[in-house]
Amino acid sequence: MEKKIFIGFLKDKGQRFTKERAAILQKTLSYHGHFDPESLYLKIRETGLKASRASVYRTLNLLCECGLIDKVRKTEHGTIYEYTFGHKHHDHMLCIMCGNTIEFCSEDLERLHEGLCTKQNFRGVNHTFEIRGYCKKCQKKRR
Amino acid sequence: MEKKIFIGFLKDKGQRFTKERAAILQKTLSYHGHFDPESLYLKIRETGLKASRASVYRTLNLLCECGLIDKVRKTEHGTIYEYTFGHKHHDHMLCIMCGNTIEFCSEDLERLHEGLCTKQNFRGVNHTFEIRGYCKKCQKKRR
DNA sequence: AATGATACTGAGAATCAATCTCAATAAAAA
DNA sequence: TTTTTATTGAGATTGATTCTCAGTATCATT
Repeated sequence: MEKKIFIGFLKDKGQRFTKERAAILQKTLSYHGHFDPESLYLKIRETGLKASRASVYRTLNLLCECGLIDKVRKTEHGTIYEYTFGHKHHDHMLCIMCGNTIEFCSEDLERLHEGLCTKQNFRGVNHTFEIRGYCKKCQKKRR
Repeated sequence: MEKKIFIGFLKDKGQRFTKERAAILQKTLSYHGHFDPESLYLKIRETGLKASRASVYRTLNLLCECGLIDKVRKTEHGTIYEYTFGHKHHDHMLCIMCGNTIEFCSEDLERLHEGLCTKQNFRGVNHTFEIRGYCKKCQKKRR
């Protein structure tokens, strides 16, 4: 499914589905969650597949363009990507102590998104909502 | 007020309020909104004041630590800061066509923040909510 | 005022993610 | 087969940010 979308997207742009791009797509989809380009690159090498860092970066940009993945946020250590296609939209809580991420879905938030856009005459395409604070475990550790 | 806070913060850490830091603080506060380190650096030089880029970066980190300013987001062109102390918390809509930012306040969102944290046993400290899409003007341009 | 201890500064080097260059290669079209 | 065009990877480059470190400024104590 995803493969078909990607190939179609490439074809429309007169671009090719090479074995490097196939490898990058495959490993990207294997994440079902957050990942970063360097880990993806290493994962590809571990498996014996081949693709350079340059190709990884180039292909991740293509995958973003065609909507299979998204950039979640930029950190001091680089960009975090997420395999979003076919996954329900969710938002994040980020623990500023242990760095853990909690995902959650909120219908109320989706409704609020719509309401706010209507009020401001803004055509919202998507959003990110991130709550920073202390997760359950770290609240205990703190004292 | 802000100056007093910054000086107190520095004193607690056994650090000093130098003229470079004073210049950086002053120009930072003059923004009342978003800015980036390079613009700040240039603004300082224009005024005849003196501070190196290194000092700008170092001081912005201090100002974040003591809560006078915040990092809003990292972009491909660097980090966006915001002078937040004494400013009502707000969130952003970002036009992906013209790059313009719309600020808005939402009590509903604040309530939702609280509700979500309670549900997840998360102690939320702050949040960012960003809606990306097309602003009023760009919606017209698009057709 | 002199001394010693400590913090601060700026210039340039270093870091690191991300992009670019470009010659070699592969795939598609003619 | 020949021509055209897209892709690749190694390494260079970029650009934001941080680090280094020698020289300077500030503070505390005599």
